[in-house]
Amino acid sequence: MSRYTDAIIAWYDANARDLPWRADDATPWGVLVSEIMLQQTPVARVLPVWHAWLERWPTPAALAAEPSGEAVRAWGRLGYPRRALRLHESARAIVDRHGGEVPSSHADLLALPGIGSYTAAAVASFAFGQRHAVLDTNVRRVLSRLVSGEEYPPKAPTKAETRLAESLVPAAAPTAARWAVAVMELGALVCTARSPRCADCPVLDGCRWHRDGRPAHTGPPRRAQTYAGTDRQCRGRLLAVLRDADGPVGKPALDVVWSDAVQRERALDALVADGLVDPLDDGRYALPGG
DNA sequence: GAATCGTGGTT
DNA sequence: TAACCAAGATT
Repeated sequence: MSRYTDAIIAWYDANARDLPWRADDATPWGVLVSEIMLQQTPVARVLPVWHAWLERWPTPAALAAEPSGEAVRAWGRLGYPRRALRLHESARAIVDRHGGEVPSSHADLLALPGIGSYTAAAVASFAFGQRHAVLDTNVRRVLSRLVSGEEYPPKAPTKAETRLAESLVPAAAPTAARWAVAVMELGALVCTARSPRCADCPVLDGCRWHRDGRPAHTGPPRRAQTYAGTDRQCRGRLLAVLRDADGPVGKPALDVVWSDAVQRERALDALVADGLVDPLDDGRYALPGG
């Protein structure tokens, strides 16, 4: 238990957003779906898709009964559509291996496709009230500033960060679960990446970064995430054609969305290899029917 | 460890 | 306006 815990939990109780996957009637499945959708994707864009998804597929079994292409289509423009494919695979694994109930153990969650250490800990904590260190980008940033005095954490999570996060987890599981969601929310609403609202911070007095005068990030630039002209953009265009079509489409319908034929073929092949696109025997293409 | 994988809002 | 960034996982 750290000196931050009580203050951050109290702040959360007064300032938490009213998100549907935090509601009392949210199911573990709803929490799991939210966590997958929220990977690298802002809350505002997830909300409408999450509602539609849970209404259509209120249980893992409901999703497992459909072809994977339906999941890809319902994913819409959330991005990283392989997540939709893996969520669908997870639904079938949950039916096959866990009787249709989202497993509660960290190890069982981690074994599901598309679920890594963060998501496994998040679901175990948020849906089942367990005690885990939940270390996402928000928490990494908060701890980096609060404890290390650095504006940003390292590019990739380190063992030191994991140890630090684990050292701060309250002993009692229910408190640990509240801490996990609270410190994440603090990072999302106050200790933000670009313009942190330090005036609203409940642990400003204990923040090393603030005490040191909020020194700017030193070291290499954090990212140079270009997108225009990349294979990713090309893949997005191709898949959008299939998502927006009622059924299979011919090759010409795909060809028109990207002029560079070499890149286009490479991207299409990759989509097929990923299982996001089915090449049909008649030469047309469709969302996966499995 | 580094590269790859979408999309759109914010600054 | 180009750059940054958003509850990561996989290879």
